[in-house]
Amino acid sequence: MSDPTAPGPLAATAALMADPARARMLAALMGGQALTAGELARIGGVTAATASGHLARLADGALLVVHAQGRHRYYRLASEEVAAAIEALGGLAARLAPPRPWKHGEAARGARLCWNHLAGRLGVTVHQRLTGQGWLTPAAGGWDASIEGRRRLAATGIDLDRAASARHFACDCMDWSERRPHLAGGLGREMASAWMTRGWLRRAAAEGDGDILARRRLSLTPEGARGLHESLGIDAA
Amino acid sequence: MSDPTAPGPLAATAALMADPARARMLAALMGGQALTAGELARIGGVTAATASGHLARLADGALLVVHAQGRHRYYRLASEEVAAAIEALGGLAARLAPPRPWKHGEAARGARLCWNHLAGRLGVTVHQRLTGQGWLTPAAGGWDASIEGRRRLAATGIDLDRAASARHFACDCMDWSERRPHLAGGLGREMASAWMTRGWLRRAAAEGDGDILARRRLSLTPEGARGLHESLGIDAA
DNA sequence: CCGCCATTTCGCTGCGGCCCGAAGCATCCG
DNA sequence: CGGATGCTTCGGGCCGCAGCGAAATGGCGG
Repeated sequence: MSDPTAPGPLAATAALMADPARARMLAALMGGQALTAGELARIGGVTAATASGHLARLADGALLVVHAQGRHRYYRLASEEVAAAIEALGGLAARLAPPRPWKHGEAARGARLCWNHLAGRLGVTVHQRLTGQGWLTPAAGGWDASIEGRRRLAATGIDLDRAASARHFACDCMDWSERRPHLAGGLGREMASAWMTRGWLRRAAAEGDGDILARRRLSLTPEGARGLHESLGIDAA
Repeated sequence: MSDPTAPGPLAATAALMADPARARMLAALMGGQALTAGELARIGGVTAATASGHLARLADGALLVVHAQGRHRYYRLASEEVAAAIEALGGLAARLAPPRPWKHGEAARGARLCWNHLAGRLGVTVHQRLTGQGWLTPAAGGWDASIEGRRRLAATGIDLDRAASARHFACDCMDWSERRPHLAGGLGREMASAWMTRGWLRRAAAEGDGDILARRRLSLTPEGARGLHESLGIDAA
């Protein structure tokens, strides 16, 4: 007989996100970077001892994965699904408590990272442009790229082979600030990384972690704006 | 100064789902029906007094909405976003603990309700057929229907005007058992309701709530299988 | 108008968890 | 090899909250 009071998988997973310190850690990790236990302790606002316990629980629950390197232990989100669930929950919360609409400023709405891919208004604009022009075509479980689409994307510096080697080449991820999908999957990841190495996007510094969203914020450089206009016909603000 | 230990919106929302009794109630409400406080108390495995407190918190957190009718109070999920978040979280949990793969039997994988629209293998098949044939075309924030698509869908008894009056005509919702999207939005809702009134789909009874998923399970009738074959060219198992 | 029923409010008890300080390992550096 | 740093484990204190029974509220039927 299974205990009828046993916490189902849903409750167990939700409980992992239900603690303020853990939630802050997860939010910080939505920036896509791997962070050390110490950094996460500071972000969570707890001592190293407490943070260690939290991180162990999150890793045990398969929300995080650890990578030991020397005397540091780097934690990062375990998968795209985890990021999507956090994004979905965060979006829920945002919609019901908009008393201070965007205290983070409009900056975070413009462009930011969602786990490892591009989100925010720019991410949504790219999604609409690519699908609207037929450069991405519906495929099982997501999108595929047309011939012309591959040409255009390659012109922005994206390695399409690497994008195709991901579990999904391209699929939708709901953007919680724009309420429209942006691109996740291998293509989403490559867009973010290629455009950052090319200098089209820059992390909006802000090492002082006064704000959790700060780590996710991106800014489009002038070269990026020009590049996106020329190769994809996108005119970003 | 805002309290740095204040539970952010993410943690607050997650906490609402983190209690076993509340999670069971939410899971039951994923069937799309509105249930009374008493029924939810039984499903949650707690007394009416305890359940009342839980339901008040869920409603206060905007996860549920109440509808008072006589001396009964009917609770249902507040929105599509809430259902999507629960589905995302549930999917996370399912992937990391598949020791007993599908104790609910394969039945629930075949066809079930997700909030108010069709999910499961059938839902995914319909999604693939409609998009693969070009009967649904990518549009801002989801899908639009082509001329031929409208003709085919209308032939199955769907009221397209009512579907179009929803916030989204059609958009993707990730299916946690199939790992592929099925159709949500107005069209998803109309598909489920039209096909059920037409007798193509039937709720798989099971009033004895021994199983939470039971309330969501659907079965495709012989007429339904024939109808889907003739109008959409779908051959469901 | 009175009693029944579904639901909520109140007061209380008990468990689970979050948190920290101190101690124990592991790793890097001089 | 010894000290410093990063992280984890251990032990104990404390608060929050889920749980119940009992009593109050509000609708319904005779």
